[in-house]
Amino acid sequence: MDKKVRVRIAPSPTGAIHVGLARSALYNYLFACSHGGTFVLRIEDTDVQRSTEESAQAIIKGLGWLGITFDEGPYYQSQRLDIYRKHADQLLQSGHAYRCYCTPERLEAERKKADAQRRAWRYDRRCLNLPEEERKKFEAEGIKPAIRFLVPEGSTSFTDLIHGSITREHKDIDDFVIVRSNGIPTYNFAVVADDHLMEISHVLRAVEHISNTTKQILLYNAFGWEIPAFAHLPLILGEDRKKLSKRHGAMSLAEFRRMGYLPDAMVNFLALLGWSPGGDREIISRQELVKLFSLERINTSNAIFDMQKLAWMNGEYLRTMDLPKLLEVFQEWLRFQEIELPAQYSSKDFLSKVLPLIAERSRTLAEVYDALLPYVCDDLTYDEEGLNKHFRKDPAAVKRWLLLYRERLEKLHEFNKETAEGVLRELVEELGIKAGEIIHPVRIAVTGRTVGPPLFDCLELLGRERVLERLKNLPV
RNA sequence: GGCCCCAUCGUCUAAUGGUCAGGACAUCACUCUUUCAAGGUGAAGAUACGGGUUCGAUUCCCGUUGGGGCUACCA
Repeated sequence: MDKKVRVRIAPSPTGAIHVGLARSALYNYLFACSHGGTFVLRIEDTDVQRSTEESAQAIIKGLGWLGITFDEGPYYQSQRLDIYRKHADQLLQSGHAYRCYCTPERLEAERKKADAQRRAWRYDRRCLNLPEEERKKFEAEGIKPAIRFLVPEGSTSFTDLIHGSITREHKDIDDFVIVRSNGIPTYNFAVVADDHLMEISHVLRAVEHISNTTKQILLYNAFGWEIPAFAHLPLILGEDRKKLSKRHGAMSLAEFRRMGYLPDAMVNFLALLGWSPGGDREIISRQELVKLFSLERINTSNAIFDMQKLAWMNGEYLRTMDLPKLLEVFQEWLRFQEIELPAQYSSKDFLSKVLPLIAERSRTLAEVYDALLPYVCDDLTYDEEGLNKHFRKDPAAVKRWLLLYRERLEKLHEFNKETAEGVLRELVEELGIKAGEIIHPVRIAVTGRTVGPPLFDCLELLGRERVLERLKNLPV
């Protein structure tokens, strides 16, 4: 048996949780589950400017919505500052790090200059070996130093579980800051301390961190710590082929939830974005994902998020969902959206009849809701194109037919879809017209739409009273 | 600019040193049908380019091109 698997997701709480983070979380979660390992959540809130507790909560809530649960945490880096401080001191002592009094302004100017000359900027180590009197002078001026890591000569290689061997020359890395002048550690430093202290065995994270990995390994070596296994996941790109960011607002988990996507479908879709079980499988349950998931089958190349396919997959889940579950997720979605149905139409009984007919032809819960509208709201809006097509060619005739049909419905001793269809068929026969010629106008008259469940189901759902009312108040 | 990563239909992907390069979404057509959706059938659609290695490369190697990431006292 392999050694204890401990993985983590380490998001920075600086905004909405987007699908990239969700996918990383999912892969970590699947990996942990399939190895009987532990999944840790650590909030990397060392950027005090941008981090918010609100965002941290959104991340936790978003993952919870997807059913991605963690075994440990959340840990907050902002609450572990003394730990980093202690370890930074250790590196200062051992000569692996040094204090730097350079002002951000000066560094920025240097960087600009180098850029203008199309030179690669690297910190010039001005503060390495700073004479004691100069140091004293800076201190006297009240300048708080940052702490930089002294990058040694040479090169570093590591084996990425997905990409294989990766090598980087140290000369391409400058002496990066590990502790800011305000005493708060930077990402590359805190991540190493925590991954070590939390005994993380496998670091599965997005490929954007692949070049940070060298810096981190340098840190592990300076401490003499064991290096975890690394696996860098391909990125999920927006439709503009760029890394997901605030610009891609609609890519946040909350947004997908609002649009009526189902957690199961999201998980299924995300799992397949960058990983494949091999073969032709598309619809895969959580349980199967846990069983099938393996690092070896993660792809190397970035993927573009395909909304169309997600919508299709969501529809698949919606369609195959059993009634109690459908009822549950729809009502939950209504609560999430803070939508309240009129009391007489919010009963389980009524929804149980109408929802299956609607869900069958919807792809999202938002679509379900939209299609439900004619049944729960008497303020109809009529489809203009439909009116043109089915009403306005011969309004007088259509109107006459509908009123005739209305009369027959009114006289029915029992009103249901069979009897409603029966009298319509009779009427059609008598009038010598095609069934479609009256079915379509009736649908529009009673639902406002050209599309929907089979007409006689609609009539039964609406009930005689509303049908008669709507057949009287014709739209033209 | 420098460094790193990547490269199969429009998109997600399968495959392998020898396949008619397979599937899914999307698209189009037909079919089913009172509409829509779903279903069924079919069509179109890819190994970026150039060199090697090899009897044979989509697959292995090199280069080019393209894309992406990093290059912060962001993560």
